[in-house]
Amino acid sequence: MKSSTGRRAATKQKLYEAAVTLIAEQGFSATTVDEIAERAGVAKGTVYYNFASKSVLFEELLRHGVGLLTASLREAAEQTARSGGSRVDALDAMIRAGLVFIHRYPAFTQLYVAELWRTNRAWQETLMVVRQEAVAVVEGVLRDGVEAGEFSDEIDVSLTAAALVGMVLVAALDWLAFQPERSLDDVHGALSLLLQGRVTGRR
Amino acid sequence: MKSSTGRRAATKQKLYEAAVTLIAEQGFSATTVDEIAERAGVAKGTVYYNFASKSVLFEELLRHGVGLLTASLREAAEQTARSGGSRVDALDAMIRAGLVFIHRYPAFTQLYVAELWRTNRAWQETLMVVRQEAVAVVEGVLRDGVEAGEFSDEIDVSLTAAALVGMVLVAALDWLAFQPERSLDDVHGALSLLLQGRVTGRR
DNA sequence: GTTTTTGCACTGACCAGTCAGTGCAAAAAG
DNA sequence: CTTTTTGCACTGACTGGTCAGTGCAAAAAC
Repeated sequence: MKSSTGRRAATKQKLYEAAVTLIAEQGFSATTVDEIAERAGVAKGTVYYNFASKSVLFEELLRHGVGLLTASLREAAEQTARSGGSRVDALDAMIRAGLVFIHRYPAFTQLYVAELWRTNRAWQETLMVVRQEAVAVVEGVLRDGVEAGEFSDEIDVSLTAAALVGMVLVAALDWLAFQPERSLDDVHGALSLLLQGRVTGRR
Repeated sequence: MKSSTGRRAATKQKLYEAAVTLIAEQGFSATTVDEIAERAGVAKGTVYYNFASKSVLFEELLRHGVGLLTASLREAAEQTARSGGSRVDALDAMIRAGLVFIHRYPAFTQLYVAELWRTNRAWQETLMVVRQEAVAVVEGVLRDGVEAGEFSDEIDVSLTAAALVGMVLVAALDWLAFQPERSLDDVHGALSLLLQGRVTGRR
């Protein structure tokens, strides 16, 4: 991919970074192209030289970000499998990978959550595709685990996957927004406990 | 309270209903006051007769909605306690109450999630207050459970509460958006299993 | 010499908020 | 009774401003 090194790619990257924080803070419609250009330190014309429109910039940003996330989740699952960990270990590693990602790209996460369940929007389609990619990684591990007899076969794979994703997402955003002094390990520990059912009494 | 029956209150209610779906679909900034007025079957001036500004309308809408939610969660917890259920039962009842609420007011939930972690916005303060009220109900049950020795004392009350809320929120929104054919009991069942740690193997 | 970026003036659609005025029912004045 | 006044709820045309997107010539980078 030559595009990842050229001058143009560097400009796009600057625009992504400027757009992601502004849109996370204010929302898509409330963020102006002039603001994005200014924060990226670029002329407005450059925005339109690189992207067909404001929406297209946003869609490409979404794809870009979710690409990073799924790669990181997959990596965590594979890494665990390679080093002989169980499926629970794999889920646990994915939870951590999720937390690390959100910690690193909080603005992207905010914006993603804010847009995910919106209907009637131009990028609805993009979001669906991209969501499916991410949730599919979790579903994959759950399904394998059920097949291998490691997880209860009573579980509903897709609902459980959604619930797990939600658990991590909301806990992480809450952590960053309201208790930023906590460590990543604290948060990871709390979620691990919950995942393993050690909240409701048994040891 | 006379205000809950008069002509004016009826108009406000119509405006809330119009605003909630439009803002859930499009976001706050992308929704125009003209649209809200039109959907409510009212002139634009009426919106400004009843609310000082678009933001104020939105803030009052938030307070209104979260009030309903917390009442419903508290009710579920108390009902369980009264009929001699355990804390796990109370959590489970609250999960169900949450699902029922989201099923009934999906638009409100979408809009709440979309705005909750935004910074730099006029209603930031309102959201904080209102969030605290809702999460506090869950935290209360967790704290009581730990004190009573029913939950592990290793748990981190506030992080666990956030994670539980997230689990319900995301699972429910996913249910409504992507698998609406599932029943409430299906979703509740999946979340119960997860809460009780019966996903990762033990019976 | 080709690609990319800049700077800047311009347009036209769109939109939050305003304001003078309407309709109406109940109270006050005659 | 009947006329006039008052206050409330609502109306919709209008205004001042904002913003996505355009056009283009000149400079900079490669």
